[in-house]
Amino acid sequence: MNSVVEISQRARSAEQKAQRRQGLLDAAETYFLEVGYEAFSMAQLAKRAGVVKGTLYLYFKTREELFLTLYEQSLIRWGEVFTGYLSGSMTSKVYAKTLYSTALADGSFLPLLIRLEHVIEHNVSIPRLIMSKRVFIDQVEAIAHPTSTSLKLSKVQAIEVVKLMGVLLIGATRTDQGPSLDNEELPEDVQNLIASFSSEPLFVKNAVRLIEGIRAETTPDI
Amino acid sequence: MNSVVEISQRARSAEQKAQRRQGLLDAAETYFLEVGYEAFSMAQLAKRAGVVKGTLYLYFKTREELFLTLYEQSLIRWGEVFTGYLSGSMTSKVYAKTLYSTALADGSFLPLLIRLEHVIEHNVSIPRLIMSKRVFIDQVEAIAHPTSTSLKLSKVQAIEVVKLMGVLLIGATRTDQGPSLDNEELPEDVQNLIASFSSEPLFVKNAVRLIEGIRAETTPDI
DNA sequence: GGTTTGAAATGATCGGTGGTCAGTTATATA
DNA sequence: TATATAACTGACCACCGATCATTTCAAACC
Repeated sequence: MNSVVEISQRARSAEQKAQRRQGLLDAAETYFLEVGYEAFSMAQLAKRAGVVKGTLYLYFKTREELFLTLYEQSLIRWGEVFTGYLSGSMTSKVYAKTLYSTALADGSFLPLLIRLEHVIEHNVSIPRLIMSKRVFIDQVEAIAHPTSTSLKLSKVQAIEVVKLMGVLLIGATRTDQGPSLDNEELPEDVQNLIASFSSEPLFVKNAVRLIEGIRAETTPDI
Repeated sequence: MNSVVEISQRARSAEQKAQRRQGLLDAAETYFLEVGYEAFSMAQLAKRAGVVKGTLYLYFKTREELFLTLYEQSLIRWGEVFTGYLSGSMTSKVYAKTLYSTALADGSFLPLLIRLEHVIEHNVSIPRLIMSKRVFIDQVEAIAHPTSTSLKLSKVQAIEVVKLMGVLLIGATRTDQGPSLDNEELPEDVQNLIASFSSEPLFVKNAVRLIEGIRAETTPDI
């Protein structure tokens, strides 16, 4: 027997509906990876997913709620990959490099994270927003635990580190989100500027500074 | 005599055109401060500015180019305010607090900065983009000079600090850009989360860590 | 001072957007 | 096999950013 529940035409059971929803999300992510956030249109997604636009709105209240769901899934996915790389003991530099490379390797995570607060979270219901924040809290804790081990930090410090890495990641990878200017049509001064914002060293160097800063602040016993 | 050049109906001279352009920018900024980036529409702006939509496109090639111009003006304006507060000698903490409060006080600057690379810079011509990058370079240098004095850093270090402050500012003020959730309808765990991302201490504390990190790395003479 | 002229301003128009909803139809159940 | 239900459809809405042939005004010229 085929264990996959066929969705011949209509998803009736909760299981089928969940499956169809995930199918739409998968199509959305593939499409998103191709065209990016701004060029992403619900009509096009519907076409690619083989449904009609109205159907999308049975599964997602708004375009932004769809993206919020994609964000959550990418956050969880990245968290699993990243923590999978964490070992019992790491230098802050290796930790930072691992965090950076895994985050970038997931094509969806950063572009969605960057747009989270000022685009996606608007046009989403408050209850849905609360759900999403809880997913975030859970992920921070899930990542903080092995971080604490790897970096030999207290739990509180590890949580601070994980949150801070997010803050830095967003700031440091901004340049990557600009229009692609591979061409050498850029004058030298502008090329130098862009080079000085190269995200990998920018992130790693300052992640280390921050982690070591936190480590150095360990309060002596009263 | 009225020194203001009246624009009765049509701006003919270069001076009048510059004036009308600035008038449109002023109207745009006022409107932007009211409704934010996403709700801002060119048709509404036209109405408020007393022109027709097509006219806007005589002065700005695209919506994004208009915003890029607003961004540049806000960057320059903030830079002047901030450097005006810098004194001959400051602790890194006072420096960071001053930078933070002046940046936030300018209602336009941060919301535009946050959207710069991933929204505004797309849909702008390459030459215009190059112009804009040069404005940025100039501003970094203009701010780095008094920074170098205030924090007793080398020129190179001061430039790194200024660029880093931008990176951190964007990451640290993200939460402020989310939907306003003043209401106490939020459960405690989510309220705690939001509190833990409170941007002022987040920025100041880590700005200090980074500045002191840079200062500590002063290479000893070879 | 009347006429020419060219550019500033207009407004109708375009293709496309996110979102809605009355109506259609497949399917689980009785 | 008939019926009730809800998944799905597709036409429709208001609005968006952007375009461009046409109109209109003010400066330049004779």
